[in-house]
Amino acid sequence: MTGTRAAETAARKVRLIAAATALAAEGGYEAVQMRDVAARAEVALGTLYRHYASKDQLLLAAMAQQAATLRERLVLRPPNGDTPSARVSDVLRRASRSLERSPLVTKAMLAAMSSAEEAAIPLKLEIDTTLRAIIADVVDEGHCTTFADLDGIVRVLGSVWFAELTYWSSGLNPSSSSMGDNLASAAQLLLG
Amino acid sequence: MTGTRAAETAARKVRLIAAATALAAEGGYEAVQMRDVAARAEVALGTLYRHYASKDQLLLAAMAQQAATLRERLVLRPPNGDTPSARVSDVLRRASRSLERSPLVTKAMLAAMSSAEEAAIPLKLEIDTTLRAIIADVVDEGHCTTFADLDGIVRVLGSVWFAELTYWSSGLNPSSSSMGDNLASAAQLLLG
DNA sequence: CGCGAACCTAGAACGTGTTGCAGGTGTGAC
DNA sequence: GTCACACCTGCAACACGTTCTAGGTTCGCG
Repeated sequence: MTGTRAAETAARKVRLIAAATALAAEGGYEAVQMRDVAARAEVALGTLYRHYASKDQLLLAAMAQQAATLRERLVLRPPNGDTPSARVSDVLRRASRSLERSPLVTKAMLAAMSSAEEAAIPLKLEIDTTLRAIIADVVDEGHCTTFADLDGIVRVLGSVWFAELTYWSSGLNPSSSSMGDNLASAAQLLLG
Repeated sequence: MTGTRAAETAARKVRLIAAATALAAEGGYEAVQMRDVAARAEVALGTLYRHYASKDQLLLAAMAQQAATLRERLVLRPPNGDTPSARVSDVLRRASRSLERSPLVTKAMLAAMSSAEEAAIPLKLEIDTTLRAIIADVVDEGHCTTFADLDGIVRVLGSVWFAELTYWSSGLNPSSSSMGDNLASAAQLLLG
């Protein structure tokens, strides 16, 4: 029918990620129930666990994919702005808006991000690396800038981004301040 | 015996926090099991839930207390250093060392910090405020400094602190880099 | 005193993540 | 051909956070 055995297995993994994302979009982290994910992907529960060892790893895999997609999209439409500070602000603003567009999905993935499992570390590292790469891409655009401690700056910006996402996800931000504004202000402090 | 009824209730709450902290110290977040907390505090499970509506709120209450204690201790021993950057580095280093001394407790509390419950927001805000106050106390020491955007700087430093704690708690940091060093470098970038 | 409110206990019960088991089925080695 | 193996299904079972129930005790107020 659809192809070789390996292809079917790959298709199942795709369906599982899609099912998890769909359920997250509908009801957030708690709505991503393993029995439901398996059912929606038309797969047995045991099979789901064969491919993704836990709920958090499933969501992290989905997040890694989404982070990679986000990076590609941002590379396609290069940032507006002359100074590094302006470009970083622009990119982080766009990225934040994109994440805010599906709040339940984003929050579900952030919840998974704060899992304590040893086994989740590689996935988290991958995600972390991708997000930092998004920033580094942009700061260094055109190679025309020389900051004494570029790595340090990128690290700080990554931390601020992560913290802002977490605050936003918990509803800790005063309503007046948006992620985008706070990120722009941090970029200004560090690069401006 | 021990006193009035209200005093006994208060004592129970103290015992509950102590039990939770002790269990966290022994086995981390997962070892803080509600049945065990109740048993160790010699209190019925229902009573535990009467005082702390969830495991995360229990741990957050413990964390709020610990944050307040940390702040007091830091106020008592004022920081070393002439420049704001040096003072902030010093304080954050000391605080990090203090938190690293009981890694399981710290990690358990950070896990609770990333709970998504609505009801946990006030507690998280309180903790967040205390931690930022620790930084603000020190930057502003002696009132002798004028930064254009002091609030923004404190906010960024707080974010970096939070993110570093989270990375450390997940084991995401390359072994060579310690929280203390990364925080000092961020302080240097922002204040130096 | 007598009563209601607030609090406590013991323990059963429920939901959901996770694991385990007892088979089925297709694939590649020999 | 057939054997081993990897993968799948369906389902039972377990653990722990959380909720609920049924009843007991203490406090303050008329």
